[in-house]
Amino acid sequence: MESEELRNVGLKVTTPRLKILSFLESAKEKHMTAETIYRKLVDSGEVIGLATVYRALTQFEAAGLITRHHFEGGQTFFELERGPHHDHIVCIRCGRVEEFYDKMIEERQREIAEKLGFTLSDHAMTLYGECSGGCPAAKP
Amino acid sequence: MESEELRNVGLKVTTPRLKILSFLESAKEKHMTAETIYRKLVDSGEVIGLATVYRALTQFEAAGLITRHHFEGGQTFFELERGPHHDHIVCIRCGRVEEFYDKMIEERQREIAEKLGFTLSDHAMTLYGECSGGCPAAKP
DNA sequence: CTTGCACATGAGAATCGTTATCATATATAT
DNA sequence: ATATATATGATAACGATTCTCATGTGCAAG
Ligand SMILES: [Zn+2]
Ligand SMILES: [Zn+2]
Ligand SMILES: [Zn+2]
Ligand SMILES: [Zn+2]
Repeated sequence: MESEELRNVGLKVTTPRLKILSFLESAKEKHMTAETIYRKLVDSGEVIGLATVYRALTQFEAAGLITRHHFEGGQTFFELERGPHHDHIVCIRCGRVEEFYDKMIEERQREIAEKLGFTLSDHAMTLYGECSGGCPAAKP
Repeated sequence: MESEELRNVGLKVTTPRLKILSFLESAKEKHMTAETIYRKLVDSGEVIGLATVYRALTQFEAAGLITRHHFEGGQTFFELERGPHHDHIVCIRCGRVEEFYDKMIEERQREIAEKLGFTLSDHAMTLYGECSGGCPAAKP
């Protein structure tokens, strides 16, 4: 239950927070902006404020429930922190986002950080390219 | 000469552009925000507009003279595109930025993109951690 | 089940980084 | 030197995010 999740991370169980959390869980898109999350909730008849969405997302992130990604174009995307860590590849044409995990790269990153005298705590890796084949925005 | 650089990429040689370009070349910091570049120029007595700095940086990037990085916190950093490609590791304490290049990771990225049906055109990889040893912000 | 209170909410104002507008100034080709 | 297309700087406008504050609500104590 989402209520449990909130309680577990020390957040009061409130209606807006539940709405956001369960929306994220049921949404088709895994990666969305705050604005999008807000719009979709409002469009589906919910009464919620944009400020509340931003606040909740920030708290969820601090609590480790969601992750924030800074993709190109300055847009910030959020996604539920479910399952194992992964990185992203984004189509520069249609915006499609695919996920991947590469053990070798992850290990290499740790080695690099160590060699440079850093204690690695996080990383952001996003590849950009054009998705061939199914890219709906591809030129003929 | 910086004038040559501008001409080579098809940009008119203007005083503001020269100021920005030579400042970037002489600056101690390799990675700076637009705001910082503007401030330092103004503080050193130059007469230049913030809009001009943003415009020039955008043009320089399009021309391949500089690179734009989106580090954590939504801040955008620029750096002269000198020497070979590299990625970054940033200290979450003091903000220090170190550069690195790892052939294995670069190759792997290309393979991953290909496997997922993408034509890789770019990537962003930034590691975050705490710089041990010389970190001026480290706790005692 | 009430009740009290700390905390959360929503509407809108405020702020931040960035881009657009526009009248003026300047670089380059003639 | 002159013409013309382009660049500049001040400022307004903008989109994304955060802040403010009056009101509403979760929840624990009684
Ligand atoms: Zn993801
Ligand atoms: Zn695509
Ligand atoms: Zn660099
Ligand atoms: Zn440090």
